[in-house]
Amino acid sequence: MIIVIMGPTASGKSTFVEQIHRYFNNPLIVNADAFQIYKDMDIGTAKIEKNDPLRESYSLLDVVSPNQTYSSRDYQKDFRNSVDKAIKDKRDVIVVGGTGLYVKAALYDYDFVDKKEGNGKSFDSTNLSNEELYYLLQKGDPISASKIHINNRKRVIRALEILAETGKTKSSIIDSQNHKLIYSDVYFFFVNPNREELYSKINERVDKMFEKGLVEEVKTLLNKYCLSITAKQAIGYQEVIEYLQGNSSLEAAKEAIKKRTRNYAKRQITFFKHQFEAKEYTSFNDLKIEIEEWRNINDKR
RNA sequence: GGCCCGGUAGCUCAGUUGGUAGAGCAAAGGACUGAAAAUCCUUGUGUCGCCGGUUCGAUUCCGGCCUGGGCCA
Repeated sequence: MIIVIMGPTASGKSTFVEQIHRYFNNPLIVNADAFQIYKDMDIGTAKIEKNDPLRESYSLLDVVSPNQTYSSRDYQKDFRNSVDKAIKDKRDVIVVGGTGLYVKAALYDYDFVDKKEGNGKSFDSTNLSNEELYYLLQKGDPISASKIHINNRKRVIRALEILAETGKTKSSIIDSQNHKLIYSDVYFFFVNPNREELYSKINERVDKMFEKGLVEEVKTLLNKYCLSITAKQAIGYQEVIEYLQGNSSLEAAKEAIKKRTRNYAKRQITFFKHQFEAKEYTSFNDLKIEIEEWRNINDKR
C-alpha cells in the first residue's frame, strides 16, 4: 500500500507522518520534496533532524550533492527503485513532500524519452526571442504550442528540446501514455489548511530557520560547493546569499523568503487540488482521525 | 509661529494642461510531463486627506482646516 500525504509547505506534513507511521507495516517514508534531495541543505529545507530516530525510515533524502543538478526524471528513477524494493519486502510506503510534479512523475506513467532514443541533437535557444522560439514550436509541434503561452520561455524551449533530441513531439509522447497510476493500492490525501493560519505558520517557520542558523548553513554550503543551477533556486538560500553578498539587509532577506514561501504554498495548493484525485481535508487532525478509523477497520478483517 | 514639499488601490508611487484614475508589489484564481521551492497566465471602484468656493462639471484651480516630513525662527 502506498499512501501519499500532500499539503503546502509548513502545513505540518512531517509532524503528521511522525504521528501516523506506526499505523502501517514498517513503512518506508519516501521524501517527495525537490530540495530535501540535496545534501547539506537541511535547515532551509526543513529536513527531518539527523538524530531523529524516524530518519532511518526515510528514503530519498540527501541523494545528491548541491553542485549537481537534479530533475523530475532523476526523481522518477530514484523513487521507483526505492519503492519497488519496499513493495518486494512487503513494506507499506508513505510518500510525503511538497513537490507535486515529482509525485506525479513517479506514480503515473510519465515517459521521459531519453536523448539516446532520438538523434541526440541538442537545441540551442540562446539569442532567440520568445517570439522566434514560439514560431519554431508552432511549426514543429503545434499542439504543444497551443497549450504553452508564448511568454513561458522555459516550457517553449523544453518542448523544442524534446523535438530536437528525440525527434518526437512533446504532445505525441504525452498522447502515448495512459495517464494511469503504475502502482496499485495508492491512496492520496491532501490537506488544504486555512490560508491565514498557513501564512502565519510560514512566517513563524522562516524566523525559526534563522534562529537555527540558516545563515551559517548557507555560508558553509557556499564554501563547500558551487551550487548547481537547480540547487541554487531553493527558497531561503538565494535570499541569504544576496544578504551575504551585501545586496540586501538581513531583515529584507527574511521578508523576501517569507513572501516567496507564501507564493509557493499557493502554487502547491492549486497543483494538488487539480492534478490529483485526492480527498481534501482542512486539517491534519481530521485526516488523522479518518486514518485511525480506516486502519482499525482493516485490522479487524 | 513663518516658509517649502507631501497626503491617490493593502503597500510604494504615476497621473489627470478641469470631463471621477493607473503601474509595480501584495492578494485572489488558474496552467503545469527532463530547472517545479522553477516557469507562466488572468483579475485593479479606490469617499484621489477633510470642509467650502469658482465652474455645466473639481481628485485636478482657489481658500481654510487636519495630518506627515524638511528648513527658518
